[in-house]
Amino acid sequence: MDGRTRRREDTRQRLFEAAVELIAEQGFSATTVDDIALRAKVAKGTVYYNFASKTALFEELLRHGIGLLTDDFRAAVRDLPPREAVAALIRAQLEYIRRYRAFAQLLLSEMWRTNREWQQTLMLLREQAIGTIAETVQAGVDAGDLPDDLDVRVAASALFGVGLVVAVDWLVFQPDRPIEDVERSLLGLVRRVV
Amino acid sequence: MDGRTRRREDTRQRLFEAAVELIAEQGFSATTVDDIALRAKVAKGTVYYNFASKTALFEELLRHGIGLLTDDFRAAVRDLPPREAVAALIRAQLEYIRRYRAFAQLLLSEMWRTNREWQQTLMLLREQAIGTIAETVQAGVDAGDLPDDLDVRVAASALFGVGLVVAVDWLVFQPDRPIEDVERSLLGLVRRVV
DNA sequence: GTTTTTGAACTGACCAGTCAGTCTTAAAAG
DNA sequence: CTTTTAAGACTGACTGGTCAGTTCAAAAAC
Repeated sequence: MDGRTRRREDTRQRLFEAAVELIAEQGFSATTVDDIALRAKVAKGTVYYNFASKTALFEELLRHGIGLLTDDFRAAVRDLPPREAVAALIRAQLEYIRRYRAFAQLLLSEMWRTNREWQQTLMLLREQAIGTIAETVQAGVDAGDLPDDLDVRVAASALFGVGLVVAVDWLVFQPDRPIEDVERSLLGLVRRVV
Repeated sequence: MDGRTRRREDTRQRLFEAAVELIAEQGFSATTVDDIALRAKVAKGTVYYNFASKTALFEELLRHGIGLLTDDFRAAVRDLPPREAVAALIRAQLEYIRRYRAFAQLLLSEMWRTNREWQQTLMLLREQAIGTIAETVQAGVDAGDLPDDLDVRVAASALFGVGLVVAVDWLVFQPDRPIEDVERSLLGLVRRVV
């Protein structure tokens, strides 16, 4: 990667970060391109040099963010027996949310919204993330390691949702509480199920 | 109630309904007052005759919607022993979400957003709803009916969140599946915990 | 020499909020 | 019962401002 590419990557990264924070706080429509450029400390022209439109910037952002999450999920469960794999998923999710708090908040806000231009994108990405969880749970059921009356589909979305809500709730309403604490409580809850 | 009052109540109700649907689909900022007026079949001026501003309309909407939810929660747990009370809460929440699907979707999208004018309002209302759940769980722990290593605060927000996410996910992505099905699966999951 | 960034000016669509005027309803006056 | 009055409810064209997206010449980085 030469200097030019690196510089450009860096600009795009700064734009992603600025956009994700602002959109998490205010939502997509309330966030202006001028705001994003200002926070990323670039000129407005640079935004449009790097992205086709505000919407395109947001879509790439979604793809990028959920890609990272799915990677983390896959890495977390690799070679683990089902029960531990589920716990590992929770941990990976919390870890991810801690690192990318703004993105998590944004996901929570946009994931179940209909009628927006990027809804299609988001649906695919959601399937990717929840699908990974569902695979793990299914493997556990098949191996007889998890109860076979478990509704895999509901369990997967419940797992995904409970992590997201509890973690974001913690970030927004009691940010001083150490994450280990929240993680322990949540794992305690989930362990009773699996 | 005379004809005038009835007429006005009716207009306000129609505005609430139009607003809640549009905001659930598109978000607050992306929803225009013209849209709301159009869907409610009134003139734009009528919106401002009945509400001080777009934000005020939304705030009253939130108060109204969460008020109903809290009422349902309180009614559901009345005189029930702790374990059954928790199950009753889940049922009440699902029932509520089925009836006011758009409002639930809206809540899920806006509840954890920061930096918006109505955030204060929302925080209070959230405390009201989750607080009711926390009371019930706490009563269960005190009575020795629920395990005393349960983190009440986390458990309450987890309960609230899991219901919201699972139900909205169901409404958005598999609306044909009967609710009893979802309710059974969810109760199955939660029963393992409590 | 080429790519990337800058910054400021500009356009046109869109949108929250306003207001002078119209319609509706209840009740008072005849 | 019919007409008048007045407040209440509603209307929609209009205004002032905002914002996505464009343009471009000049500068900086490589």
